[in-house]
Amino acid sequence: MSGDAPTPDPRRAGLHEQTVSRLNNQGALHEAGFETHPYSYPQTHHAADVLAAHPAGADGKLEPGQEWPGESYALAGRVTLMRHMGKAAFADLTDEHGRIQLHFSKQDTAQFDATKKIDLGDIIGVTGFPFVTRTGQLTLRVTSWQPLVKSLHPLPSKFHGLQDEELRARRRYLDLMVTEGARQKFQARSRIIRYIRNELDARGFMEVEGPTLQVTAGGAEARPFMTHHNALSHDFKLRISLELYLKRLLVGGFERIYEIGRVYRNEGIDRTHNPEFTMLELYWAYVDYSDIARLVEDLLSGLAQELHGAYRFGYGGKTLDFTPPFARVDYVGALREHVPGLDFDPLDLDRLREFSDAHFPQWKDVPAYKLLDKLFGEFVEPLLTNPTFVMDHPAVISPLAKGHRTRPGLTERFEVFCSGFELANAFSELNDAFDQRARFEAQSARRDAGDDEAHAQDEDFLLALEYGMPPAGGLGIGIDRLAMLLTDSDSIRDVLLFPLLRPEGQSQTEDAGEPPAQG
RNA sequence: GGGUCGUUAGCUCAAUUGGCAGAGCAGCUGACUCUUAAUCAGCGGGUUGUAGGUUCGAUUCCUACACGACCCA
Repeated sequence: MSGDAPTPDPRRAGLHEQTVSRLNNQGALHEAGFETHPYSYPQTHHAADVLAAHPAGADGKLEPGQEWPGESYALAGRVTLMRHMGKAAFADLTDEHGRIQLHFSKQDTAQFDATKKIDLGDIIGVTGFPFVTRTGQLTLRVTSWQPLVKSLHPLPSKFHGLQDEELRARRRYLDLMVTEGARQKFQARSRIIRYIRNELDARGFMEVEGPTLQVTAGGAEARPFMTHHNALSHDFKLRISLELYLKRLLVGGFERIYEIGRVYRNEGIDRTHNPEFTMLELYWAYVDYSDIARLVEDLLSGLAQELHGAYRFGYGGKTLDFTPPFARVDYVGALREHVPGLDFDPLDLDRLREFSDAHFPQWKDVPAYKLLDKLFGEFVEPLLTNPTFVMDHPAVISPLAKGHRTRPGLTERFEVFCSGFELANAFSELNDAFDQRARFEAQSARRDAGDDEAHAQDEDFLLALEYGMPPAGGLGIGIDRLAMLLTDSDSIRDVLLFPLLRPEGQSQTEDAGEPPAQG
């Protein structure tokens, strides 16, 4: 490829009027001696650097007329506003870290006439020095410039931005260009992950990577996606959790490990669910869930400080308080306290069944063991606004957690709920191979009874357990939901760069040899 | 899966009871050396999501479908 390809004939049929105009301008810039697609630009600074180098005075203003001709900045970015005024022009240049006003003039700027061929959305490189306009705005006086690439489509409205939620997600690049705050959200997400990595690394944890293609997708209650490997001629599933492979590594001798990675669950899409999302899971040998709880408190409260500089911050019009220690509630105790009329031990699933059928006939087909979480979700979760440890879940809904050392029928498990949804899940990990086998067999029975979300039995994992997994505490945190809370986003779509969307058009028939079905 | 709402120019939005589909920004031509969503004058730009139906006439009414948003399961 040449970096200076000839401009195509813009009169080709089918091109939009505005695309033709932009191709014509690209041709004119080429005629003026510019390359249309140069290979690099010696960028020395970002817009924010120029602004930071000349902060406003104590009165919040800069002295008009000042200039610093001895300074030189080479910036690159997208032209997001342009105001031509005959022998001068102002433009806004936006780069990754901010925006600065540019000033072009017949007097100071090389190739001034060609600036008329700059379109909104073009990426250009500029060099120049800062000065202060009559109205006190720091501006870069451009002495030389060059186009770096032409934008062949107009940008969304410079004033209204991109309002269509669907388009914002489908063409995320446009959203990132024009929506105020969109890039900051993803920068914040990156900081969150970096903070967690730094904290865990500092505590002696090692980052590892498990397989995403698995024969048995275990470790969670969810339906997996199916795929196929041609050379092995075998079907595989995409992982639904990280858990069982990380535990194999505990068996192998790693004592502090974590993974941050995508998992895939074949389920619906809503405000807090996307079929692929990012989990943090960590496993820590020789500690129990109490130690993990302290770690979670440290991580979550530390993240509040990292992102907001405070333990308290706004989310959805409310204030969340991440000041440690977090509140604790007992799972069974909370059920008895908050579910109206539940005045018996909910672990008695036969009574729970009767109770539910009498009061919640819409759950008649829900298996008894799932009624626990149904009731919890309905009556307790909405009450948990600030981060709260929900402690000691029933064993019937915790097949990978170790039985509680003093409370029969319960496990050493906690979940952290915040703003009404689950944020973290942790246990003292079950390492009794025979107990684990029995738990899996109970899950298999549920599967045979039609519960296709029940945990799959993983014989290879059981064999590993039989060699001895050290006592350990484990933790899972949904990174996307954490990012939602810390960036005040009300939908998981806002913190995922590319959320899953139904394909547009006819791509359903992409791999079919037959014509698209009609009707 | 069910309900409600939405889809009109590149973007943001109008269009009376069913009667020639409009505006702002963006684009084109011209003017303008301190603008701030610059301003001024002029000019282009539409398969009204798709497919049917009703009607002399459909952006508008009806049906189905596609995609999305919100709520519910």
